[in-house]
Amino acid sequence: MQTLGFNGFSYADIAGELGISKATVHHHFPTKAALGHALLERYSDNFRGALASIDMSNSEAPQKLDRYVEFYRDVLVGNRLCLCGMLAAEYSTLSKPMQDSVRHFFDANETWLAGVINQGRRAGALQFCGSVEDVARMLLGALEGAILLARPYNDVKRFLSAARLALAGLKDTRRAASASRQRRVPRARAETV
Amino acid sequence: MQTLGFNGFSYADIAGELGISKATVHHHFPTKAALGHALLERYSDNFRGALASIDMSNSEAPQKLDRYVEFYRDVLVGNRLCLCGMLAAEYSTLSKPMQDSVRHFFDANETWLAGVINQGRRAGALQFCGSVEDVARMLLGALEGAILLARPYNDVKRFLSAARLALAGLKDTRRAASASRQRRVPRARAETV
DNA sequence: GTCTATAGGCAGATAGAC
DNA sequence: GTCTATCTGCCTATAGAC
Repeated sequence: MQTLGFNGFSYADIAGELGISKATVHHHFPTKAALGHALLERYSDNFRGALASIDMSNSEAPQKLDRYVEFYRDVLVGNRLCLCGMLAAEYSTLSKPMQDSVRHFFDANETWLAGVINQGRRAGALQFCGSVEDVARMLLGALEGAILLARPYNDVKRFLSAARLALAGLKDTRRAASASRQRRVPRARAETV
Repeated sequence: MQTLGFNGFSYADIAGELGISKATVHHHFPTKAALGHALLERYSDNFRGALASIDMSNSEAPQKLDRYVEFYRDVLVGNRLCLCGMLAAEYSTLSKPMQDSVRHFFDANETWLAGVINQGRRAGALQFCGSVEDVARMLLGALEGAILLARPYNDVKRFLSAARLALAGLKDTRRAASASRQRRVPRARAETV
């Protein structure tokens, strides 16, 4: 689903990959919509767990955002898209339950991002114009778009560069300026992305 | 293609829409790959023409970027995606000629954006960290992602808000700050799903 | 250029044995 | 749970008349 899309894979693909028959797959997931919905829910649960693990680290906002970006990078290296980014493109062809789950995934990510961004603003680590919710949405869109555009070029650096720049707009102005001068330095420091 | 995706529409859809037979469509476009490629090339040509018309206006960089954003907004209002954003998601399932055309579209957009951004920086209207090319790619990704995420919510305001914020990171700091104070007015948000 | 008719294949899905 | 066999339908694509 993350590579070929929901409309691009078939029961035969799964059966072939696992060395079982199509009928066996149907036994576990009667319809393709049920199969897609189950995979989508599992993906969403895993993502929620990953966000919770970031929260438990009690890091500052910039570090949390860096780890968030790493999730997307890890998805890309397998020639995959964020599952919900893929399904957002195919949205019009999806069943109602899948459509609802896709929106719920985005809602959860926006809410989490808004919380982190708010934390960063209160701590003085992030600075921006506009509401926290709007910034969270912009950021989510920028990451989904960056991974979408990086894949045709099979170039993870495109994604990382775009992600870093999208975050740079939120960093404190003076820090961002100094970070840009030494932006070739790996992501060890707090100010770099 | 822009609504259902390349793998989501069929010859029957086109024939039904036009009130002709499937065989007639095949007469003009023998294979689906040829049909998709022709539509893709037409879309790319139209976009190139639109960019040229912006250039002929001799506007300043921020105005050019605003008009660029309007193109994407106009696409979204018809429940459509940027064709190449859609095809980027389905990239792995496309024919080689279509894959090449998709990348060429992104290359052309990045080149055009880089030119405008460079113009804005020289004029002092835009300010940012990183190379012009990287900023152009970030911006293209942010717009593609913003339109991708706005569609499930059928909410053009989501796109416009994200696009404005993505551009805000490039505006001159003082201008951006004053602009953000004025933009606090339109806060009404009716989320229809 | 357009049509009807149809080929050939693969899709999602089901029946029923083991 | 897994299999073979099969159904039904839609898909892309072609043949050939008008």
